[in-house]
Amino acid sequence: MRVKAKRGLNQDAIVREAASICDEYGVEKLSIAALADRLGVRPPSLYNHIKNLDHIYSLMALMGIRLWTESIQEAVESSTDGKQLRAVAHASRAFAQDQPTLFFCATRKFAASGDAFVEAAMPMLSITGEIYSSMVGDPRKRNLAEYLFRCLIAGFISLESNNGLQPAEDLDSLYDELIDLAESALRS
Amino acid sequence: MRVKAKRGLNQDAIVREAASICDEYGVEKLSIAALADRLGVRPPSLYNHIKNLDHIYSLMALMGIRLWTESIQEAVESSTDGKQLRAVAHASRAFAQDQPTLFFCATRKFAASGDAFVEAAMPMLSITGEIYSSMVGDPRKRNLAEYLFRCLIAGFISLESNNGLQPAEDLDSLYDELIDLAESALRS
DNA sequence: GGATATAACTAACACTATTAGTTAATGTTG
DNA sequence: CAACATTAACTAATAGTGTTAGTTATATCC
Repeated sequence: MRVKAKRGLNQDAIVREAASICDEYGVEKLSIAALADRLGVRPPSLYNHIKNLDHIYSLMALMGIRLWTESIQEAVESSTDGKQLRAVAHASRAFAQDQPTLFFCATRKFAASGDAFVEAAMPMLSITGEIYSSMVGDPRKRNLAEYLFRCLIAGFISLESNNGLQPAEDLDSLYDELIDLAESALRS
Repeated sequence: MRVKAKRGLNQDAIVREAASICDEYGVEKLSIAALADRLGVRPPSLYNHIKNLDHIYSLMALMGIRLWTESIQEAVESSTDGKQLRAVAHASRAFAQDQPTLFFCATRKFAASGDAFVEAAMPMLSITGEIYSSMVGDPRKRNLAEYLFRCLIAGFISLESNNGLQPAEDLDSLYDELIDLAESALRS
């Protein structure tokens, strides 16, 4: 008879394994069959922990926004005054490289599942919001600053992860220069 | 007996209908069955025109990059000197709003299918390359300018299409301000 | 130790993409 | 214009998918 013992399986482990599969083979290649196989379990068993396949994408978005926020928080806390924005930029790029699937899901409207996600996204906005406030006084300009950096960082990460920055020279220093440029543009 | 007459079906029509389905229900919801149904044909018939489902995504990426390039070209040609960059920015955003799926596929590495895509992407780079050359003299700075705008535009469009710009106040003028800000940053 | 809830299982279903093989319509050539 | 070759539709079938229902074993709790 087959083993029917209870594994230490839970939602978090499932989501992590799902992200790992997506990282390896691509986001759209995730399947219940492959996921169950990697977890050493039969496909229907997963439904004791998750609603369905779409639910997993929602959960990856949720986990993504949480871990991303955490890494930003840590980076900001351990950064000197005036360098916090750079810390956010670097932490975000590093997280996207480390967890491409979670980052991708967190920034796509896979997240449309609702309240849980938007609630999880709040802390991040408050962290960055404070930085912008301390950087530029004028509220009008502060708003502009926020969007400038959000777009710049999101764009760079997206382009990089899709090989859209073809010369692929020294992307590290290019990223720094872009952030510096934007920062100095806001001070003038 | 069923109709077996030859429809006016071809690859382009298939890709266009596929994009339409994706626009309506989401990129990941495309299926051969739904596509065949909308084209008034049985699923296997599609395989006379396309290789498989992945192939359709590649073709959407290809069509996307071509139409996007076209719209940029037209915008640049009918724009006055010094306003060409703004024209590129506006044309890109407008195209992304008009053809979200084609834009999405063109900017994701669905395009990894190969030569045909990178070849189709060349004209666009040469168009924008010329603009940057005429804008800033120093080649080092020219490179920076290119990446600044690429990231800014890509980031804004991506955030906007994923509802990542939540206040959703006046996004049109916000976009303009961001472009202006970047432009003036490069001149200083 | 017995009841309850949890989490695994098997079996089944509807649906998917895809292939093979067939037939009708079209385009081309002598 | 007739014969041929090609195209593009079809039906039938296969392997694989997500998912549900129903069952059984394990762990937890009083």
